Amino acid sequence: MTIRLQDTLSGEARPLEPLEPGHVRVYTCGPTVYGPAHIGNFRSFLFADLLIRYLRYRGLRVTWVMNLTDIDDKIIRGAAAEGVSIAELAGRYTARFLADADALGMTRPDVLPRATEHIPQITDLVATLLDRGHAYRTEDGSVFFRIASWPAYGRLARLDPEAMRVGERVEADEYAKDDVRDFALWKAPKPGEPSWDTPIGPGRPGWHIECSAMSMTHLGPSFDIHTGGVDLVFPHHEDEIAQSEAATGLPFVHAWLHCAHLRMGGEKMAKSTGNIARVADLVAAGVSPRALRYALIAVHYRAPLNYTEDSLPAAAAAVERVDALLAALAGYREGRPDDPTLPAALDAIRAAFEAGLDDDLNVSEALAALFDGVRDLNRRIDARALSTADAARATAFIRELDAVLGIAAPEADALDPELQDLVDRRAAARAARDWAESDRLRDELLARGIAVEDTRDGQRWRALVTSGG
RNA sequence: GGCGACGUGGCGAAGUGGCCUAACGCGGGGGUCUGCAAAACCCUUAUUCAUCGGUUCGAAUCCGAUCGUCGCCUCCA
Repeated sequence: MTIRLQDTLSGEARPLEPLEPGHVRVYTCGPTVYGPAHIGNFRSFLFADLLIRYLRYRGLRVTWVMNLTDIDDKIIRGAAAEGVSIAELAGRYTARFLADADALGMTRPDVLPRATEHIPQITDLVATLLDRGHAYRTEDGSVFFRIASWPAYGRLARLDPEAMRVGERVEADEYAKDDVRDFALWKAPKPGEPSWDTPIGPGRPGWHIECSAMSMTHLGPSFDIHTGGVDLVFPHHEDEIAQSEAATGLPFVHAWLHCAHLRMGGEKMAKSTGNIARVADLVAAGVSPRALRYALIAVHYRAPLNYTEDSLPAAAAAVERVDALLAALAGYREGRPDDPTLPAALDAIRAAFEAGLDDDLNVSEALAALFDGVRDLNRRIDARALSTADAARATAFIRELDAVLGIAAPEADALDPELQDLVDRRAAARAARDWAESDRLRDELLARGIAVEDTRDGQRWRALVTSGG
């Protein structure tokens, strides 16, 4: 069994063969922290999270680096508009990003490098490109990458460099470039803008070079996987490849993985058009972060995902199905021998789950396997076919698969004492066959998000998964 | 205009040459269980895969045309 991943550059599904056996190095283009990220951004970050979780599930060591772009035009503009420093603005939205990411159950990357903390690495890279003749300085002290010096330019995006000469954008550009297609590596200082004094002169880094410098600093000149949204294919990733390989002479990345857009109302979710939804707003409106996570990861990463009002209730119901199984298994008690057919059944489900994810992270197949497992286990519970030990085994099994998906309720979240009291009183009322009181308490708990269910194993409760409203 | 992705049930979505009279989730209908519920389970809900034509013993899956949707070519996950 090998993991195969669809590489944008070669256009084919490539088997994952880590440059260092057993250790996968992954770089994800993270957010520019000039404002809160929207759920479309998080779709691509959660796709990377799913990848990381699966690689680790498969026993691979993973080093995951996600950059934080904390210096760029929008941050400068935003800070100026608010009258605060760029560090303050970037710091605020970095914290906001991490809080949203945590809410969605995103794995913390091993390294979260900030551009402003990598100025020496960036200027070293620019200096190398100048030395090698791939970059040039303009009158104001800015440095540009010379696309004409890199014949492979355009391969990733499948764009014809010659056709890009059209030049309608020439006058829109603020800098005097030799060629309109050339892109900025280093921007000369301007009044009111932050600037660093460096060996290549004063100024600030261009966007693309930041990612090349940070990825190579933390992962080496060649690494295994680079992820991002499709809208980064051109020019961002195209430029990264050109400048990185021109500087090192080595292949930059083994596999480029690009996540399709999240759509809302049939169109790409984008800050510029304003059709966005944000994590914190949805959560404040009562949406379960787990339901939101499910909605954002349940579709294959390379397929566009249309987000609608109906997405969340469906996702919440699916997540709740897993919760209900875990609750049933947790309360299950049966003094009988182990179910002899259980191990083989679980093995088959695991095999299907892995086969799906091995195939370029086909999460639909993996979820189908998970839910096949849910039904199978529910059947065995209904039939009282499991031993108490089997139920514990089944729980561990579901938890193991969920370590990849991250959608199930965390175990043993203690109930608030007041609610616990209601649960206890409800159990007592029911034991006394006081139906009126037990039903009243059940309704009250339900209104407060706690479902109480009576089973052969006794009364059990479960926190409901909400979808907002 | 150039390049690319895609169109499967009420909704979302797998499947890319025979195991497909089409997985899985949501939703709908009926039933079992239950003090009543809920959860769960069972049955049911596409003889059909945008349309038309072709290749093939055989196509949702390959080829062509048509219609439609979206993205990139500029900041963008």
